[in-house]
Amino acid sequence: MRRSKAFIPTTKEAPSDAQLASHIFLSRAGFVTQVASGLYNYLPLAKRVIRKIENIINEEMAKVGAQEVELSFVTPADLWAESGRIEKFGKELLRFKDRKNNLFVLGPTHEEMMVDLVRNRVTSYKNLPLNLYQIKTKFRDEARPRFGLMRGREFIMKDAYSFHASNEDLDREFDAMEAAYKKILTRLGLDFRVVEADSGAIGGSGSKELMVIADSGEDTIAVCSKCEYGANIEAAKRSARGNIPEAPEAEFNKFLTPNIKTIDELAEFFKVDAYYTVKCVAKRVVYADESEIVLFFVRGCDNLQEAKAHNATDALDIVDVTEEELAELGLVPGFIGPLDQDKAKHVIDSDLKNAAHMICGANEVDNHFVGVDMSVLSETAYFADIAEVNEGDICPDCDGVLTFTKGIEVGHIFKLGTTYSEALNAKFLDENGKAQPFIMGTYGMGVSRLVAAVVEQHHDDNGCIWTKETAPYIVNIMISNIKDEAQVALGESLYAQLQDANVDVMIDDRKERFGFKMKDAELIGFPYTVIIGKELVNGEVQIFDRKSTEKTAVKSDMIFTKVMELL
RNA sequence: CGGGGUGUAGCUCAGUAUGGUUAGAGUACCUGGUUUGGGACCAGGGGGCCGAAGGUUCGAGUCCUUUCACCCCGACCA
Repeated sequence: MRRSKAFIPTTKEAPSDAQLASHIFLSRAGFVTQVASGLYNYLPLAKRVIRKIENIINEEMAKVGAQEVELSFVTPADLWAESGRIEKFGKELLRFKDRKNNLFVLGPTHEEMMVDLVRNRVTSYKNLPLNLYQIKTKFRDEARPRFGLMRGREFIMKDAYSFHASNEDLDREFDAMEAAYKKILTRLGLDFRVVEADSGAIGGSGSKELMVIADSGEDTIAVCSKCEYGANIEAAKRSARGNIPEAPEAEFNKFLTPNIKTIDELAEFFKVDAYYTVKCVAKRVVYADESEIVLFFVRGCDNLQEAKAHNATDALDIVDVTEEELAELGLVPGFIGPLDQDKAKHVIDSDLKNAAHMICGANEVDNHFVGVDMSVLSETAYFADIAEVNEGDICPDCDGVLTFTKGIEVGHIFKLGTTYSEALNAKFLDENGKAQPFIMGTYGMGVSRLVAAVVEQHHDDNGCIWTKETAPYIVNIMISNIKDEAQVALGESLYAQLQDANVDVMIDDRKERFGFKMKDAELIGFPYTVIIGKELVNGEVQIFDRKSTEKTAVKSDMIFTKVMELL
């Protein structure tokens, strides 16, 4: 492509609302423009990067036997009613009616559509397993889109759906897809981690997220310093604490604790480690048609993890409560303890199940219990893992220590089981001629988000640094002075040679000065720029390496060979 | 959906407290000239329904009302 004719509207200044490097540089370098909140135009450079990512995905999917399809973007609302998700998805589903007044939604994910496609077409175990995928625009009417391509309302997602006759076969496919996804991210040159994820509302027996490591990531992940264990903080587990602080020895007793309401105050008052205190977090748990106040108890040194609380209560939603609401139930904020269980539902963290020597609220003003042995509750109370792991906690798989890092979720793979096939009555006949619901897996990967993720990991102060696998153009030929006939002649012949060799090549043939064109090349981030300039009179040109920012002199008659060696 | 902020040239922003010629700057763009190794310089030029609608006024970018959009914090996010 000739730079002079290319539609690459670069700017010196970023849109004022851009905060992330990927948003700033993809905007400044002319890859994308914003249309409305969460909606972006992909310009030629972005389109080329997307196509490269898609090609890699297609290659890796072919290797594991997944077949590409493309389902319609506009999907009948009836299907969503059939699965029950038209309620669950809520306002994120963009709904509209056609001229005949039929209700449709723009597909935010395609489980229903894919099951509908397969049901009654695949009817025998002999035709399983089956893995179908597509790379397609999705639409989710997010309450708050942000960060450019990172969290748009309209975005490109690769979504695969597998159908199996047995759980063992689903397990095999799940592992194969995980391996394929790792391969894709590795080829894209990304530093990533596969982590345990919260399967949450979608259910099923397991899910993993593929996290690209980046400080700008929206997710917190806990990773082990020693082994491969990694988990989204929403799902992270831990081993029991090793270095347990010295226990405060005390007989069970009620103790006057005037105005001591917080864990910090309590620990200070009794001179004990917060480990031996019981923290109460009160929340209103919302179910399908009612709601109630639930008291969650964790150790004073821990915090409630809301995703876990969700799972422990089958909640649709969890919202904060006011002190007034608690008072109405006869609860005393600041002094709520787990020993009095008739005022509200309790969920107690499993780490407290047999905890002794504890200090907890006495459910009356200015009083706490000391010397509490939680095991007295083990018969009657509901225990669940609801505490958030802390940095420094012990890995659940080994004796390593958990550390936190930020990640961008670029992939999420689920073992769905029969949730959707049962809801949509999609069955096959097994060896015994018996109808069985398909056992399913689903595997998502955010393609447009990957574009942003690559830039998040590969940029410097001057712009993008594309890897060879992702670069819109790998080589940029920069003619320093367009009025110099020798420079133009060499540039043009190299351009022709590289094109013949099927190299993605750009030639900067604009009538601009050296510095201007260099800045532009750095902003866009071509891996290599061949500088044809003033050294040509001495028979030399240079290759500028975007990543190292080093320039290497090359004999002008060797330049084609040298470039080909680099690729 | 709660709380806050901003809408003026393609982009980044002044101007709005206190209404008053023809609405500005930088950048980008066009023409000519000089320049040509790190976002050049000089001269000339094009570009605006001041987010939209209504109102107050002799007069509104500026004041009032309504509304829309975008952004930020939070909630939300198979």
